[in-house]
Amino acid sequence: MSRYNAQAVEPKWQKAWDDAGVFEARRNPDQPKYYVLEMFPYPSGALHMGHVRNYTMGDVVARYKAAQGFAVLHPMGWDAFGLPAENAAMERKVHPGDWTYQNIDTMRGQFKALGLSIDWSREFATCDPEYYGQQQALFIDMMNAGLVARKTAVVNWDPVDMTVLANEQVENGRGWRSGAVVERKELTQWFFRISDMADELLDAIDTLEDWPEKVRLMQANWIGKSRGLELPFQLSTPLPGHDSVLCYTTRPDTLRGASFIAISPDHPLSRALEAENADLAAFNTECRRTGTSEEALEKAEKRGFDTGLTVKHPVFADQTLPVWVGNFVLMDYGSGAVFGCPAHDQRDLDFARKYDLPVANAFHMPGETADVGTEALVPPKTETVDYVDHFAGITTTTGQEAIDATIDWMEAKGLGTGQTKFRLRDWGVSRQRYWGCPIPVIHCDACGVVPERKENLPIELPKDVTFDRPGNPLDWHPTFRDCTCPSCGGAARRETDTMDTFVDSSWYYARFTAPRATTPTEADDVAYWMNVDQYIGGVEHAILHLLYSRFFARAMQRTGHLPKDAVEPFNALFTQGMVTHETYSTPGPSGSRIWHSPDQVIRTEEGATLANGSAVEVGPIIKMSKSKKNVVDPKDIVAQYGADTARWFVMSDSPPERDVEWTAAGADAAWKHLQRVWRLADEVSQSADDPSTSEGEEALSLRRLTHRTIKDMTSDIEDFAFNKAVARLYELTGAIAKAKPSPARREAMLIMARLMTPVTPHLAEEIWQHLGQEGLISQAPWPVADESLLVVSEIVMPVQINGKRRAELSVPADATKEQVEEMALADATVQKYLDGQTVRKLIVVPGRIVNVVV
RNA sequence: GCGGACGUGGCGAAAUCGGUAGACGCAACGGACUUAAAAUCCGUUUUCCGUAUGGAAGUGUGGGUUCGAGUCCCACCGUCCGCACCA
Repeated sequence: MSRYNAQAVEPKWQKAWDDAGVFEARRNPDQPKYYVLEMFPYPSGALHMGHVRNYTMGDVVARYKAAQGFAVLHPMGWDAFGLPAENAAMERKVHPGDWTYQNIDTMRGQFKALGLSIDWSREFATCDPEYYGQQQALFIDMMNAGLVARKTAVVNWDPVDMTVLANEQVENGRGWRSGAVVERKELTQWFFRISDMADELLDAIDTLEDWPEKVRLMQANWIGKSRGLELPFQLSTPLPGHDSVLCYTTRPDTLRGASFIAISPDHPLSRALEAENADLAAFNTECRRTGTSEEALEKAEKRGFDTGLTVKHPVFADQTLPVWVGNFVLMDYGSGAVFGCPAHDQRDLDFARKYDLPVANAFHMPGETADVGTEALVPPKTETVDYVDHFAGITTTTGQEAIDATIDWMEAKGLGTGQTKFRLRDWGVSRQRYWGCPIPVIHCDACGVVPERKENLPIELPKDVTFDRPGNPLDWHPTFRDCTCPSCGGAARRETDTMDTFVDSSWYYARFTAPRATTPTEADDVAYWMNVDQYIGGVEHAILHLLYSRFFARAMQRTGHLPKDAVEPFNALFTQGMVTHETYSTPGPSGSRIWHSPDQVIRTEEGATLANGSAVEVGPIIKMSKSKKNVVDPKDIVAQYGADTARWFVMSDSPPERDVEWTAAGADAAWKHLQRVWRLADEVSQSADDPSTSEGEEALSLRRLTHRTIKDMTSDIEDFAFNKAVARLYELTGAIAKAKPSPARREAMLIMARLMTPVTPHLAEEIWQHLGQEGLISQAPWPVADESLLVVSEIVMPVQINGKRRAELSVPADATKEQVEEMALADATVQKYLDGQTVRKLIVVPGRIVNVVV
C-alpha cells in the first residue's frame, strides 16, 4: 500500500480541474445562482495563515453550494493600491507597480497551490487601468448625480517630509520617518456625500438579517443618529461677527446644571480671538499638534483655555457662563461648541474640577439629594430620576421624556430648535499620494473644477516617477499635471490627488460579475449574479469597508450601474477570527526584545530554546504579525504536508468566528488523520465485500452513523460550524476503521469522501478514483441522508432528583409524558433516592429530562 | 476615552429552545506489535476523597431568577477588535 503523497497528488487534481474548467462561473437562467466572496487580499508579498483560513471557508461554501446544484460565482482579485507599495518604492528603489505585480504573481502561485475553487478567468487588480478607469467613470457619474462634494478637511502634516501622514504613520505625535512634530493642516479635499444617506443606511440595517448582530450594532452606533437641541448662548459683550455661541446637546434636560461653554480650538470664535490673544493662539497651536484621530483626541488630557468671555444662560437670565476653548471639542460634530454640565458628564466633571468651575445637579436618583463628588451621575435615559427646579416644570420622569419635553418647551419659547444629527461624517477620499486611482477632474482658471471626458478615461498613472523627493510625484510630473480643459480647451491642471483605497474595495464585488466590460458593470451580469450571497472577511472591516460598500451600492444604483434590488450588496456576512501563534523573544540591548520566528525555536514541554541552547521567553499568543515574527508561512506547510492538511487544520477545532492558534502539533495531527483516511480507503478498495454482512446489526449501525453524519454535517456547513463538521468526520472515520469489510463500509467511505470534498478536495478526488468511481468528485452531487435510517426507537433520559442527576432511564421514543412519569417513579435507583419521601412535583420534558422534586 | 465582542479540563473545543457539562481532536499516561525505534492499533484521562461500589465540587469572580443556569439578569475582573489617511 502506498503512502498518500500530497505533493504529487495535489498538482495532478488542480490541473484536472483547470482542464475541465470546473470552477468557471457560467450564467444559467435555469439554475439558481450562488455568489460567494471573500474579502480580497492586499498583495503584501506572501499569503499568511489568516488568508488560508479565510479563503478555505469561502471555498468550503463554494464547493458545497456547487454540489447542491447552484451556479457558483467564486472570484478572486487584488486590493492593490495603497501605502506599502510607496514605502517599498522609497526603501528599495522599486516602482510601486512593479513591486505590486511581482507580489501578485507570488501570491497567485500560493493561492493555486491551495486548490481553491476559484474562477481565475475573472481575476483583476484594482491597480489595473482597466479597473480604475471604470472607477473614474463611476466618480464622474457620482459627481453628476450630486454625490460628490469639495470642502476643507484637516490632515496630519509632516513639516520636514512636506507630506500628509496617515494616522498609522503618526507615532506619539511625530512623523514615523522624519521624527518631526506633526501639525494639523487644512486642505481642500474631495468627499462622497455619505452623510446624506445616513438615515437610509441606518434604517436598512434592519434588512440585513444574515449579518452578525454585533456588526449591525457597530454600524448603527457609527452612524450615530441622535435627537438633541441646538441653542444659541448670547455673548454678554458681543464681538464683531459673533453675538452668540451656538451649542448642540443631546441632553438638554441638564441645562440647569450648565456651568461653562466649551468651543473647539478650530471654532470660528476661537480663531477670531486668536488674532488678539497670543496665549490663546499658543494654546490652539498646541491643541493642533494632537493627532487627527478621534482616539488621540479622546485619550489626550482634557485641557482648556479661559477666553475671558461670558455668555448668558438662555433660561436663567441672571446667570452667566464662562467661555472656554477645550481641546476635547470636535469641530466636525454638531456645531463645534458644547455647554458643559459637570454633574452629568464625567469629562465635563473632570474639566470643572481641574479649572474650579461650579458643579450643580440637574437631577438626582429618586429619594437622594446629595450632589455629585468625583463621579458624574449618568444613569441610562430610560431610568426615572428627580429633576431639580426644572424650568419647564418637569419633576419625576425618565431622562428620555425630560429631553423631549425640554426640546418642546425651548422650541415653544423660541430659545432653540430640536435637531437630529448624525455622528457619520462625509467620506473624505482625497489622498496626496501617487499609488492610487487618479481623481478624474481638471482645474481650469476659466471654467473652475470640471470632470474629465469619459472618452479620455482611464486617466493613467504615469510610470516615470521617482520617490527621491518628499511629497506626491504627480504634483511635479508635467505631462500628467498639465492638460487641456475638457470644457474650454484652454491650458489647465489635472487634479493630482488620488482616491482612498477604500473606494477601490467598495465596488469590486460588482465588477467581478463582468470584469472585462467596457462600462463599470454589465446589466445582464449584475442582474443575474448580484447580490453577493455570502461575504466572508475579518471583523476589522465591520464598520468602514462594509459601510462604504453599502453606500457605493446605493450610489451605483442611482447612477444606473446596479439593478434596483441590489442596494444592499451582501445578503449574508460572516466575520472570521484571526490566526494566532505564540511569540518567542530574547532580551536585546537596552531593555528591548529580539523576536524569533517559530522555525528558529525548539519548543519543549518545559519551555523553548534557540538552536544554540540559549533560553527563549515564550510570550503571549497573538495575531500573526511580521513585527513579532510569530508567523508560519503557508508555503512551508503546503510543501511539508500539502494543501489539504493546511485546509483541514484551519477548519478544525476552533469555531470560525473565533481566533485559532496555529500549533505545529495540530498541523501534524491533521496530516496524520488524512493519512489514516487514505489507508482506510485503500483497505476498502482491496476488500471483497460480502453482501450478506449488510444484514447484521453492526452494518446497520454504521449505516445509521453514515446517514446521521450527512444530515448533521450539512446543517453544520449551513451554520458555518466547520469545526463541528470536521469533528463529525473524525467520528465517522473512527467507525469505518472499526468496521469489517461490507457494502456498508464501502458506502460509508464513498459518502465520507464526498463530505470531505469541500475541505480536502485533493484527497477526496484521489479516494474517489481509487475506489473506481467515474468523473470528478468535485462535480459529484452532495449526498442526501436516507431519513429511514435516522429514526430512533429508544432514547435514554436522565432523571434528576432535586436538580441532581441520579439515574438514567431508557424509554421508547414515542412514550407519553405519563408513561415516562410512571417509569421514572418505578425505577429502582430513583426509589432508593426517594426513600419514602413525598414527591412534591414531577417535571418531564419529553425527550430531554425528568426532574423529581421532593 | 468611546463603541463592539469574548472568557468552559493541561490545550483547541462541544453542549440547536434554560434540561445528563466536557462530543470530537491535541497533549499526557498505560498496553499491543517490534531485536529496537518510528509508524500503527487498543485503553485511560475535569478536579478532589475512596481499593472499589460510590460521593463531593466544578463553565473568569461575586450576587440573583428558576424544579433546573455554561446558557437569562445585575455588578466586577481579564483579554481582544474598531475609532474615519493601514488594509
